[in-house]
Amino acid sequence: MDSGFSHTQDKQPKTLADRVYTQLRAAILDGDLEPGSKISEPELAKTYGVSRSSLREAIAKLESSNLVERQANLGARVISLSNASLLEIYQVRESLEGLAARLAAQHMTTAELDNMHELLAHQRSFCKPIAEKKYQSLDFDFHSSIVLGSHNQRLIRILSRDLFELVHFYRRKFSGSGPRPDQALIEHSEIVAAITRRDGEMAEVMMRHHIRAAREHAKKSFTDDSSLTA
Amino acid sequence: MDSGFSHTQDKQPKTLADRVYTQLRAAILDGDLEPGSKISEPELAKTYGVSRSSLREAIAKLESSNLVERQANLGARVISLSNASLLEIYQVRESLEGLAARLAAQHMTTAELDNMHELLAHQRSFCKPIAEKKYQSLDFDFHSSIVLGSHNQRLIRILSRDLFELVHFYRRKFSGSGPRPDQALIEHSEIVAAITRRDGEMAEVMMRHHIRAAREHAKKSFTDDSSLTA
DNA sequence: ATTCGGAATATTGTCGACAATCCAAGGTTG
DNA sequence: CAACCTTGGATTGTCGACAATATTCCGAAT
Repeated sequence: MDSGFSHTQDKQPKTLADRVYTQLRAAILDGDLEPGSKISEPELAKTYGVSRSSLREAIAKLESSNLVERQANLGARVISLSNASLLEIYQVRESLEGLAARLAAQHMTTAELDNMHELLAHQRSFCKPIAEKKYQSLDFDFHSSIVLGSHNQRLIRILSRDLFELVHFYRRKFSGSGPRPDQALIEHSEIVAAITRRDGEMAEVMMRHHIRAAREHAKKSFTDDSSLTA
Repeated sequence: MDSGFSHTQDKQPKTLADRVYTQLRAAILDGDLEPGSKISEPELAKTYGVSRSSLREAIAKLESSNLVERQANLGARVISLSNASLLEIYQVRESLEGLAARLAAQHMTTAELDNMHELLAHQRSFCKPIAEKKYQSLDFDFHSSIVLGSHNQRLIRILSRDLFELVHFYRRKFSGSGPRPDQALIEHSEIVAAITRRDGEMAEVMMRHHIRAAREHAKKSFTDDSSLTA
């Protein structure tokens, strides 16, 4: 039973539309498809070697993942990101991941706790030689482990489908802004400590603080070099 | 009848798939399609007089609305609801609508405030002769007005798409359990008062309390007559 | 009789073609 | 010259048919 992040993990596709969905999502997240650019069905269908039917189904899935927006008779476009929209996402994340941390403190199994500790250790070791890409991946895995530890399926669904996808999307835009790795590591440690001692209240407070700090960091970083985003 | 929320309102469909989506959603929420029942594409395509392509697109939209679940090569089924799942939804709602209330206190325009007050007044007048259906509709509109007042598009999207749909779905199941209208009205009044005086902290506390109370009410009501759900 | 295997049937996935709608270019008119 | 209409091209929406997969039903073997 893969109770995991079905949207980020690449399960082998059982259907063509599924495969194209994965490929398209990767293309969007890697920036091969520019934000705001139009998605031409005939063109991409030929590119990926599938019929328009399959491609349209893939697009429908992308739409439900919030990565593209479709209008009737006008076609689909890759979402374009505004700074305000990123701040909105952080606001929601603060609320939901705070809840996740509290629930994780209550419900995490020992195996899940071990896994979380291991992820933190990994993160600690990779801290100094900051391989940007690798660091982001570890950070994502860490947050995911806590979200999964909440054991609230609805919460897991929402965070994975509506928010984490978008966070990935934004990150490649602001990759230069640097995720302040050292401070984040300290905060992660505090969160882990609270969860480990089953202190839900404190875990929630620390997680909310952690995400709020990231939000402020982002806010500041693009009020400075807003020219970079153009 | 149904007043203003983009996802529930039936904007005139520009496309066939859109029309079928609206019809199917209504059928599910009205109980014409049993929870857990299989969705036969050929059958429903004939029923609604459209091709399977259009119907499949409608199903895709239903899936993104969390009203049906699809498995590769196995088809789609109307979601089946467990009590545990309902409690999960309440947990997430408590967190998100609490946030919405706090933001609404900060960002609501005077027009939106007036509208909210009017909805509360409506609710007050309809309190005694409890027309179940009408009451639920008003309650929904009230909560929607606050969520919209948050002015956080991401939050609005998540609540409308992932949670309120499901709340509708559950309500017809537990319609007998009664939404404790008098107490809810008091709590609504308190929330409105806090928002009106721009007290975000208090608005969040009251909203969270309100939803937690509803959660406990539901919890109790189906631990008693769990036989009714069968 | 029960269980296993395989053919027959039904359902979903995929495709290419047609119809409806939107977009762009060019010409007409004030 | 600008604004509007027309017309041609391209894109999306919709359809019916074919292919791949799942389900059902029936017979055979233990």
